[in-house]
Amino acid sequence: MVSVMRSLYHPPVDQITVEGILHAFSDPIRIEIFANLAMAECAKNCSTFLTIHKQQLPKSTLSQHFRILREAGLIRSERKGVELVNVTRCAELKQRFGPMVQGIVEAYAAQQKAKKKK
Amino acid sequence: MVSVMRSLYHPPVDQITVEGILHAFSDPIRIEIFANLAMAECAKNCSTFLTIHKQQLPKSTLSQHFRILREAGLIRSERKGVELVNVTRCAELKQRFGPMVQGIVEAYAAQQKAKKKK
DNA sequence: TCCTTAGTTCTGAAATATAGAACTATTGAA
DNA sequence: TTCAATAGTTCTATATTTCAGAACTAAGGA
Repeated sequence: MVSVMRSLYHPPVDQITVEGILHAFSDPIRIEIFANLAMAECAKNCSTFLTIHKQQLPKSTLSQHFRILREAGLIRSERKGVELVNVTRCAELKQRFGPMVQGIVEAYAAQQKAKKKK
Repeated sequence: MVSVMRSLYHPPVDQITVEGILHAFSDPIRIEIFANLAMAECAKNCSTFLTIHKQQLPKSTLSQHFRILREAGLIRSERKGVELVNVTRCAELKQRFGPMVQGIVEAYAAQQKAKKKK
């Protein structure tokens, strides 16, 4: 069985769609990853998120989630040696979609913060 | 086979979640319905949306989409005679989640408007 | 060269969504 | 009152999508 590891596809900003973004955000794991990246000081590799919401994720599942975020145009992933480091495309997204993405991240972050307090 | 038509469930505003909203918005038909309702002057019944994005929807499918929007806390549906009229819960949503929902609707509307022009 | 770490791809199983058919609910006319 | 019409829901089988284990690729050391 021959399989080639395709290189990472990032859509150009003008091909990103609202539907694509909303689909990518529809999974609780993906919104958690994205919000975390959006609020992080620096890029993070995929394995950072192997534990999420107190559950352990198989790395194949995590890999799919990153691919979906990437192909929706939400994140940019770059190989750095043996790992993949990820950052959000927030600046481009703001340019194209206004405050939508930031609004989502902020609402999510506020909700999670409130949840913790209880 | 006995089946009872359960009455419409609307979650109280404090039980609405960001994840629930994002899941409801993840379907192109549902975001279209919601954006349309959000920009409408008045309530609309479900059948208004039997044709959407130039495709004909079976009413069973449409009914499911409305149920998902309703149970995510995005819309309020009320029986008016033989039909069901729907409005968004935008005011409550803004209260709880800030500009998130409006940001999504506006980005979607802008995208659709730009698409038409081409 | 071989080992280790990081992530991807493949694939069958599990979960979700779709849509036709049969149903309920309400109204209005005969 | 019954009957027909309209609007929407529920049931259920099928189709689609997602999940996760196993096998793989890719890069960096020892």
